[in-house]
Amino acid sequence: MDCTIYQTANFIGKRWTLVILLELHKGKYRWKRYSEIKRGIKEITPKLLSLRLKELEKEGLISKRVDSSIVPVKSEYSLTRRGEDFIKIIQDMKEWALKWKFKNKVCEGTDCKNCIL
Amino acid sequence: MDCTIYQTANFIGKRWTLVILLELHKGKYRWKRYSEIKRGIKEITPKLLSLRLKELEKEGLISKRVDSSIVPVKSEYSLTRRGEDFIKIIQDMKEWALKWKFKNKVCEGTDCKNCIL
DNA sequence: AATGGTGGTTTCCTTTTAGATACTAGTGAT
DNA sequence: ATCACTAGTATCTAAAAGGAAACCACCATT
Repeated sequence: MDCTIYQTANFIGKRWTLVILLELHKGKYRWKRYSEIKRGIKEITPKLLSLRLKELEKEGLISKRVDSSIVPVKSEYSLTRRGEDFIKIIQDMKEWALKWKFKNKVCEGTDCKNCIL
Repeated sequence: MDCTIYQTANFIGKRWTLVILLELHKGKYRWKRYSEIKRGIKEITPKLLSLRLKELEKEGLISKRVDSSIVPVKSEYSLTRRGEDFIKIIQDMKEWALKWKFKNKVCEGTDCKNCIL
């Protein structure tokens, strides 16, 4: 099935994908280092984080820049316009979820650590 | 992680879930039979369709009614308000995807058979 | 008598996804 | 000398997801 919806669902439904996008969004247009993202999402394993970052880069939602002139090598990531544009869909999802489904105290508060918007 | 975003992603990212919601949306507020849905989504297997319908019902996005007075038993499904409310998120996803990513002819046209909105 | 439609369930198998753990090399700090 | 930090990779295993096919009872039609 090559339907747009189907393809988009396949991609955004993967574990951690949305959380990573949000983590990058928290920094607005700042570049974030791998280790910084990792610290922000405590349960993620290095394998999955690096896998997702590659996927997201391939899909054009984030971009990566590497500074290999310094040691240790500095790899940084940030949302592209395309990725930033997707954030509002995530926000809508969150609103929908809070409205209809979850009464998740952690997420309703403005001090939500995991998915502040 | 009990974050709202995370939970929502886990649930809507499953295969066929969004497509089933769209299929029900096509009928607006009409009730649709299992076999009717199945005909609308040709590649889905009966197992997954019945599994997803159960999940969606459990999550409150669709409701089911059964008329066992007639033979064969008539099972019908339709979107709840909660489910209908989610459709606009799917629409946004589609717009985002068309804007940034996929140049999917099938889906750009108004006669898209798989995910007409 | 055989076929098709109803709404699924069951079983078995394969693929995909995820998780845990250990490891790398080069440097700076203690 | 030892530890931690950098950005990951490698390996192995476990769990989840998905697919194919067969099957069920019951009825109407051919």
